[in-house]
Amino acid sequence: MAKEATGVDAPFDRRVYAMVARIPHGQLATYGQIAELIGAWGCARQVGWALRRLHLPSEVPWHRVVNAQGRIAMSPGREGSDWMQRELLMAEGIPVAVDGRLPLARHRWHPPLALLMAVASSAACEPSCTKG
DNA sequence: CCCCTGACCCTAA
DNA sequence: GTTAGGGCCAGGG
Repeated sequence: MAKEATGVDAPFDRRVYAMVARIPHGQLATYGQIAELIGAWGCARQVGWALRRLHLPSEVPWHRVVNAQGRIAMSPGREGSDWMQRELLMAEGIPVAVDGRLPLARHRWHPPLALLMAVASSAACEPSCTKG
């Protein structure tokens, strides 16, 4: 492992997957929230790229990540992903409208304080999403 | 090396 | 409440 060049093994992608895996069952997080939690403030698009690189089916609960507007983001090249995401979310008790809108405020994930402090301490030294 | 696009976010109208 | 525009970083042609 330790291949920085290949996408899936990149450290940034790993952090994204590890943080997404921390999202509890039945709760939601936004791309910007994940980016901020891994110390990459403002790199929400890169989180989306990392999830796009993910090979499906995956153990990572990628369906719990939505955009800040509370809608399911459409992924290019994967027509069925939005439908799959909707099915997975409804299976966890989250109602999803046909247009992709969902109650983000009611199911938003509140990270533990310990995690937030760890992010704050690491973010001071870590640059951002730029590979180091 | 320049240009364009992308599973986004924020602000303004 | 919604839609439109600009900005953000990274990858591919």
